[in-house]
Parts: sequence; C-alpha cells; structure tokens
Amino acid sequence: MARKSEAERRQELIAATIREIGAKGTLNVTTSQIAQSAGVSPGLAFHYFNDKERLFLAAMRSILSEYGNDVRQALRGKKTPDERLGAIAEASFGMTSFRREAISAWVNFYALSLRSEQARRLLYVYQRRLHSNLVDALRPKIGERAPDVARRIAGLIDGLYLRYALDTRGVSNADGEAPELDGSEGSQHVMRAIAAECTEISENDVISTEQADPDPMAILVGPQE
Amino acid sequence: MARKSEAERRQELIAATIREIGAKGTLNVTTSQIAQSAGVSPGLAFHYFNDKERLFLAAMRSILSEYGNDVRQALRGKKTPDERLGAIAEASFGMTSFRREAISAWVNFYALSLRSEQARRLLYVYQRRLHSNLVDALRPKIGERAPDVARRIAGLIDGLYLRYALDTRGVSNADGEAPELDGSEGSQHVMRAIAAECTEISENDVISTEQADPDPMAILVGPQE
DNA sequence: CGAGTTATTGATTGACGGGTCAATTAATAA
DNA sequence: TTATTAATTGACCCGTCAATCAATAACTCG
Repeated sequence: MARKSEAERRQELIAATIREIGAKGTLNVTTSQIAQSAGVSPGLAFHYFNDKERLFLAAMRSILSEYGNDVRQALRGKKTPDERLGAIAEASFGMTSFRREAISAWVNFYALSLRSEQARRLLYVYQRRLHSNLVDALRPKIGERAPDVARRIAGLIDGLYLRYALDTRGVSNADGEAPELDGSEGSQHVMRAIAAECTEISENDVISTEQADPDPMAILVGPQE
Repeated sequence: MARKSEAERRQELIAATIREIGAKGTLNVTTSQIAQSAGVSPGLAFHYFNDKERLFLAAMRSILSEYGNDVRQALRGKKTPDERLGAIAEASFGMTSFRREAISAWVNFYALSLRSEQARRLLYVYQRRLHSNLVDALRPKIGERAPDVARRIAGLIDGLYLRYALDTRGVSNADGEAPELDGSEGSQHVMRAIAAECTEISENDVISTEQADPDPMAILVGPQE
C-alpha cells in the first residue's frame, strides 16, 4: 500500500493528533487513537515522527502557523493603525482559534511548555510575533510607548482567550450539541482596552516621556538569547 | 502505625500532590510518587481520596483557597479604591502564586478543566471571586462601568500571569538553581491598565453611559445557573 | 491486658500504552 | 516479467500505573 507521500501522511497524522487532543481535551491520547483517526496503523506514526513528543511538537507548530496565517491574512490590505489592531484582535478570537480542537491544543500546549523546552520555544515564537505585530500597529498612535502597551494588550488577548475558551459548556465531553464559542466579544474588549490606553497617553502627553517606566524593553517579550 | 488524624494526612497528601505536580510540571504523576513524597504508602492515598481525580481536585481547591487567603489578607485594612486594586493585583502576582509548584498547578488545572466538569466549576469560582473583588474596588471610581472594565482587568491578570509564568527558564527540569520568578512587574502592568481605563472614562464622562456596550453583564463571568 | 477499632502498609492485579520489528504489500525500475 | 525500493502493517515486548485487598501496626477504652 505504498500510497501517499511522506508530506501527506505527516499532515494527516498531525491533523489526527489535533483532532484527538480536541476530542479528549488532553494530551493523554494514545498513539493508536491518533493512528486510527488518521486511518493508519500505529506503527506508522513512529515511522514518520520518532516519538510522541515530536508528534506533539509538530501539531503545536501546525496550530501556531495556522494562527499566524490567520493574522497575516487579516492584516492584508489594512493600512490604518486601528484597522490593523482590529485585524489582530479579530484573528486572535476568530473561528480558527475557537474550534474546540484549537482550544484544547492551545491550553494543553501551554501546560506542555512547562516540561518541554521545545514547546516553550515555540510558544515564545508566538509571543514575539504577537508583540511585534502589536508594536508595529501601535507605534503610529503612541510612539515609543508602544512596546509597554503592547505587552499589556498581548497579555489581555491571552487572558481573555483563556477565559472565553474555558467558559461553561465550552468543551466538556463530546456530544452532538454545538458549543460554537464566539470570540467577537473578546476582540471588542481588546479594542476598548487599546482605546483606553491610547486616550490616557494622549492626555498625559507632555510629561509622559519622563515619568514612564524607565525600561519598557523588559523581560516579558523581547529577544533574549 | 496509626499515627495522624485524617485531616492531617489529607493535608499532607494534598501538599505532596502539589509538590509533585510542581516538580514534574504535569499532572502525569503517579500515586506512588505522591505517596512517597508524603512519606506514606501508595494505598493510603486511595484510602483518603477515592481516586486520583478527587485527589487532584482537592489539590486544586487548596491552591485556589491559598490564593483566596492571599487576596483577603492583602485587602485587610485597605480602604481607598486604589489601595484595594493594588492589593488585588499584588496578591495575584505574589510569591504564593509564583512558586514553581503553584504555577504548574494553575496551568495544569486550566488544562484539566477542559475535561473535568468539577475542575471547571472550581475555576469558575475563582473567576467569579476575582471579578467581584475588582468590581467592588472599581465601582467608587467608575460606577456602572465597573463590571465591563473588571472583565478586562481580570483577563489581563490571567494573561499576564500565564506569560510571566511560562517566561524563559521559569520551570524547566528541576535543578538546584533558583528561578525565582518575580511578579511585581505584572501588578504594575495591571495598575497601569486600570489607570488607563479610568482616565478614559472620566474623559468621555457625559456620553459614556449611552454609547457603552449595552449589556455589560454578559457571558464571561456572571452567575449563570 | 485484651478486644475492637482505625490507620497504614505494600504486594498484587489487570489493563494499558509506547515503541520495536519482521513481514507484507504496493509502486517503480530494469 | 522480475528485481528493487519504500510505505505500511499489526503483533509483540516490556514497563508502568491506577486501584484493590488482605495483613498488620498503632491506638482506644474497658
């Protein structure tokens, strides 16, 4: 049955992995389950990815890049800072990220990054990208205070995502019902927070530079190594 | 060896559970590990908690109530709204919540709540308390817009916590080194966000009531059942 | 002390899951 | 057709782990 190309199989296995993580709500899914969901025998998973960890990391990369594509596409054509900020916010709470599968993947990958150096690195890439997108969009509005504000907005996005994601019947045990989370509220919150931050800054305008926090390039998200 | 009271043993086992979750960075810890860490035989864990799930839930309750105590204590004596908001922020990023054990517990319990109804309920209690604390402290400053703002601030707290918690070498594999996360930055971010939200509101003062979002008591955190 | 109670042990079970590998099958080349 | 390569299978090995349980140690009270 030498059928499909390596690339295809890998993709199918990754998709199956995410599907199963979504269905079970945990990383405790067996290779057999994943293989079965991919319509393939268990051994094949180990043939393409050498162990489970690497399969998970591949799945994580897939989720991350899916989100990245969403943002990129949402930004396409948006020129004004506010348009761009809106695009980022909406992509963060859009359908792609709010499928049960994606939610389960995100949350569990957060947990995974507590024990896996690799996973932590991937998450860090996401954070850096988000931060840099926000800074780019904010700078025209608030200049050098953009990095500081961006850090809060990024935190807000993550936090709200988590809260909406875990909200109520959101996930629970698989059933026929349609959970259908809606993230539009989330992006509205984000936009309001941005508005508030910007208003405040234009208000304190003159003195802002000197009394502001002395090192806005601090730890949280900035190139480290 | 009939030694300690039930209450004591339960407490010891709960502490050991959190300790092990912290050390391994995951909920994949065996009952034997936990028992050993508590200086007790594996069987005893099942004697007091009937299964592992319940042991985890007890640990989660413990973490949650630890945080609750921190907040209560921080609020003690604080009268002005700003003092109270500062207390909440600092408690959220205080030492108690930033030990590696607590971080690992929180993050993994978030993931757990994707598959456990019980865990989700517990998390919901935490969210409701945080929200209500924030609203109480915000209302004197911004009146009926407090709930809406509180939702963002709560999200910001969660999100920043997550980001600081996962930051860099934060956890990784157990070693002798002292990671010693510092959350004081987090609370400063929170205070700045609050300041921004309040400034903006006092600015838009007159029109604010009518153009505000029509239903600030929306889904995210509000009594549901 | 001794009978009854409660805490505690740790060996044991039974299921399960990651990873390996020899064999099989399809596609391709000669 | 035959030879060669590569994908795919699925049974199997070995370790692990949640949960059970019969035995035992410690404590209580008469």
